[in-house]
Amino acid sequence: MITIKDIAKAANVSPSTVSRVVSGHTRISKATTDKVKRIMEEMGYHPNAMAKSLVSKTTNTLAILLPRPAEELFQDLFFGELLRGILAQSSKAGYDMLLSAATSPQDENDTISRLVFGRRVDGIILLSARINDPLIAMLDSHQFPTVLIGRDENCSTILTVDNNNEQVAFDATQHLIQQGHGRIGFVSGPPDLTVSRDRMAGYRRALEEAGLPIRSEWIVEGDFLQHSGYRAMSSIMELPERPDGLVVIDDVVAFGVLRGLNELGYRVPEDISLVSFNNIALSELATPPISSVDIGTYQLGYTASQQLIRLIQGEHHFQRRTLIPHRLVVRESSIRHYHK
Amino acid sequence: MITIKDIAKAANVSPSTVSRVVSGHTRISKATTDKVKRIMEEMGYHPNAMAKSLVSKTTNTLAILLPRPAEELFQDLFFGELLRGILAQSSKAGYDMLLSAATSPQDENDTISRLVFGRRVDGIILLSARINDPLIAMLDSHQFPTVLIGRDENCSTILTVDNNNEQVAFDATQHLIQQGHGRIGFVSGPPDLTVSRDRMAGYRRALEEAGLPIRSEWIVEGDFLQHSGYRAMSSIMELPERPDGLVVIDDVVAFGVLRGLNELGYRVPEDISLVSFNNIALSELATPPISSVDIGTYQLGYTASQQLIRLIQGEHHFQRRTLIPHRLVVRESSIRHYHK
DNA sequence: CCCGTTTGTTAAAACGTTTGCACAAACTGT
DNA sequence: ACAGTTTGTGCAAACGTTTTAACAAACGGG
Repeated sequence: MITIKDIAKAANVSPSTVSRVVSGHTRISKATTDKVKRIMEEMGYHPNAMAKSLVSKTTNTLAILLPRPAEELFQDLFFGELLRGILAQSSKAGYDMLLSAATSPQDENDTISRLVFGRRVDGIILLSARINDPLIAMLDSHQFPTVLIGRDENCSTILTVDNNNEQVAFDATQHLIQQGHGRIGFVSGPPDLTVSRDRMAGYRRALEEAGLPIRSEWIVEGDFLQHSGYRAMSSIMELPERPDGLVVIDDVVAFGVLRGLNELGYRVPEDISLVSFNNIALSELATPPISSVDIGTYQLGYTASQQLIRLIQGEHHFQRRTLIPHRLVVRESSIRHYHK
Repeated sequence: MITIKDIAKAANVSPSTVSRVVSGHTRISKATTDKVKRIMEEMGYHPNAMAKSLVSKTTNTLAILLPRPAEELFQDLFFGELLRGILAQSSKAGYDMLLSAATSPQDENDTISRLVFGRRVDGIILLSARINDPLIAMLDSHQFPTVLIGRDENCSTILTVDNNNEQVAFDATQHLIQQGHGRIGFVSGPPDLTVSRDRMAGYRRALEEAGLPIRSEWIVEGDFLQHSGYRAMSSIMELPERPDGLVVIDDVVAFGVLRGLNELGYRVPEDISLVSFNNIALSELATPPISSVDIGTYQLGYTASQQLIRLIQGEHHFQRRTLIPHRLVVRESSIRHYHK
């Protein structure tokens, strides 16, 4: 392996000079710069990242920290889209991305410690959307550069990037109401996630404002996996009084809902309407295409990465909390006579 | 930040002793070990990863290198599942994962150089399945620990993990033939990918062995995005003579195919049968559920990571080329009277 | 009781960079 | 011609580990 000293020797200059040529921070004569650059090229020099990190105390690396049940995330196109946004921005800014999925809470803590205190990364993008997650509090108290994709009530230094999920769900529910539906159910996600809670709140507000009843038997909690939606249908649609509209926490779950309704012999949207969230690429191609709230997933990731890098590089003038706008995309699943 | 020297001072031993306690490679008396461990705990010591890497010339990090059009991959659940397998194994083995998506060929080369020659990672998992990819040749010639998920004819040192995609496609096509279909089309992917070529070969062999015609107008090339399948339908189904069965390169594309057929008024499987590849989680919930060849995606990732780590750690007794078994999962899209 | 081994520990060099300080040389204006 | 400034470069320390070689102490067998 060829080092800075080899270059220095070959170019008849000191290692410091080579270093300065590489970094370009200091003024170096055109002649030396050219000579050193040529020799670097010839000898195929590549700076050793570890040595650089050791002295500069900076790694040019960020970590994405996944919440525990990675299975859920990886089976959702939502995550891929988020990742795409994060990677696009961070690679543009010259940062590498470390992807880390913990398996147990213990493991989660060890991983964080290793990455954060071991100075392995400069910042962390946290996907944990759990209410009062101790991880968030921990990172917050250590003042480690972190951006949370999601919402948290009581962190003081950590940045957050999120949707207004209450409004997101309000809009979706209101859309069903405007289509003339009065008996609207909700297929939710795990209750300990802020996103579930927020969307539930928006759903309730929409019904309340419209003077419609909130029936607890029409509200089902599940996870973000497809089978969750499938199972929910057998319980909801066996009730004596059935809903005529459904709000679903996630598109993947909506696929399960669609399949469940199909097998039970209900047609969408003739018998029951459907609106969902996240607008993954496949929703448009479901049978029927699923109405979904586009929450700007790519933007979410892109902005998270951007904010984090700004924080790391010491910028000051930016808000601590960023909201990404959303937009309801209406498709056949919620419109009886749909015209493209 | 608290270093090994601080611990050494507090415990009245030398830094070397602390280092040995941490690594556990050498015999250290029980008494010292306990004392040092207690003090490390008390003072909250975490070893600096960069310093360690610098001297040990090892980073405990692998990189996943994505082929250029990242958009495609991230919109396919196949990728998520692969990632899940890779992460599961590598985190079990104590390796971190760097995720890197290049945007241009130039960028791709720079990234590789930075990671490989900058000694930033110990090994690379390459997803490029392009035929005769110069990247593969480059890594091969530098003897850098690499595992390729896919196939390559002329690399000598690089490990590969793959399916027998020729057989995969043969099985899928043969299944349609056994269902009584005689006019079978193929919706393929980009022709410069080995996977497209291999599956095409299997498709052809199945038809040939059954004495069925291969009609070039029933073969369409596209990409791995959903719209590719959607568009293919308008061209194929307008033909005077239409196929009665379709083999589709990827489940996501199959969703587009399904949607296209639906809009054109064809029913699956009554009018035309469908079989696809990769068996992503959502295929089971399509309308109708899609028959798909499960290629062991998780296994693919898991094994790739495992082989790479073995290579890095200097094991010798393992094969250079690993094939992951596949299994056709038959669902409604290819069976008229389907019994669960 | 002595010699050879085992056991536990340390000093010091090395890993490949960056950077503060010093300094010489080359300019500038008077 | 001289003091003051600018410009270009080098020396050496530092970053936080690991590891080789050396060595002291304790031990065991004859």
